[in-house]
Amino acid sequence: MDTTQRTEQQRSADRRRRELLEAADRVVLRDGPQASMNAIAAEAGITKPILYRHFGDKSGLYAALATRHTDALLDSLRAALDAPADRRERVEATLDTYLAAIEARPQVYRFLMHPAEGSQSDPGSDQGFDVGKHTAPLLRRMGEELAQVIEDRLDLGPESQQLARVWGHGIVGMMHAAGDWWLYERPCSRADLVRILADLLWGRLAAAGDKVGGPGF
Amino acid sequence: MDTTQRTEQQRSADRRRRELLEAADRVVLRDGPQASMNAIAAEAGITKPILYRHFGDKSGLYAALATRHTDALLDSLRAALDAPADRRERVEATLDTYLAAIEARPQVYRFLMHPAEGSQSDPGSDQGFDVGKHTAPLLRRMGEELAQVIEDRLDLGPESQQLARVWGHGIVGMMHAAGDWWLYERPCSRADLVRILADLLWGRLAAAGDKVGGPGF
DNA sequence: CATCTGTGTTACTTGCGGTAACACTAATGT
DNA sequence: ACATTAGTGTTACCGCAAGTAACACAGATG
Repeated sequence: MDTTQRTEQQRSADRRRRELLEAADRVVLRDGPQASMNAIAAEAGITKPILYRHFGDKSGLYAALATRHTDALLDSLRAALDAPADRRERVEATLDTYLAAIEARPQVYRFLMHPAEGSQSDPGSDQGFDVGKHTAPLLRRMGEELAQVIEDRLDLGPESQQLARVWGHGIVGMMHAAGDWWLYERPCSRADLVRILADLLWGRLAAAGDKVGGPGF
Repeated sequence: MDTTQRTEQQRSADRRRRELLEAADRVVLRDGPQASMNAIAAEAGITKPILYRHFGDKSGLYAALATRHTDALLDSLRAALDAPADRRERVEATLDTYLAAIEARPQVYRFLMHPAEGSQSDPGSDQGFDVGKHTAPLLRRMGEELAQVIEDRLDLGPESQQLARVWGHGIVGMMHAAGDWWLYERPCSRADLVRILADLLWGRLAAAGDKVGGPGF
């Protein structure tokens, strides 16, 4: 009973699964998050039941697809965060890496961040589903990873763990919201956005002076 | 042709519309964002076509519903942001107001932030739909409002407009992501969360010292 | 009195997620 | 060699939700 020993059929199944995932990827890239199972099956040259055998249900397929992209993105973010440079440079590099990724493939970004409905499909079942279960897992994973980095590398006193986790999720949320808005409105260059966000994290909000005698005040 | 003069029938229709919205509200509060049109109609004691006559389609109903809650939340946030106190206190009060709101009515929060599919339903139509169109409008509105406040009240030099908008969306995103995570995990009290986030905005990340000689590093 | 406006219905279409039930092929074990 | 098993694939269906006719009725309005 060696579980690591894969039979010929199993390896063929894995290969097929990868092919199906690639087909699904193409469809999602073309149609966005609302790609239907029928469309994906058609793209793969087969019919629905096979998809369901491989991935259980739509959430399963989406999860498998999301995991691939999420892992890839997280890898590049980790690289930027681990570069040998001072803290501000690393932060800017990480922000820029994220923004470059969503800029390069906005359809993938939409799929990861706005997964239509996902999960919790079966209304006849008993599953309760808590608040927050729908949040894109990518945000959570990024938040947790950043929290870990912060906690490992920064000296934050006794509360360090709580601080790091809040900051991790908070900073990731800042990056996400600003990036989402920027991608849609394109109000400035990527470099400008990166610098302005880093300035915010570096306390420039607290340091700014009050505006006195503005127009009408 | 006085458009302000409403006939008896029109006022009755408005009243009915409000009643339907309240019924929809109850259902969404009970069932979450995936409430079906059938369920809402049943709660209102009528059948589907009437809903469609009043709101066009599901997105229309959702938009009408979201607008109500969004307006209410934005009002209370504005109040917190306009209180007579120093900047840090106002920021903390605003954060706390937001967190208290999502804590008090998580179902409403879920509905506003994760509106299932919404919009862009009709695939046969010609609408192109850009990236970001799916984002919950609440986040965008909060970001824009905060940006305006920042620009009006802070002295940020020549780039002030761009800075204010980026910061507005960034800070709102930080608040949202941290709040979402906090609501799900409940890792600390609301007051702690508020303080830690304010510390982040006040530059404590930049000021922290590097950790030296940690376990294994 | 006719008309227009809004309320309400039943019955339908379309499309999607998901599932039987069944046929075929090839690696596998005795 | 032969049955078993594990995989691929199909057609045809169910249930459900969004959305749409087509039609009946009541009351304000001219």
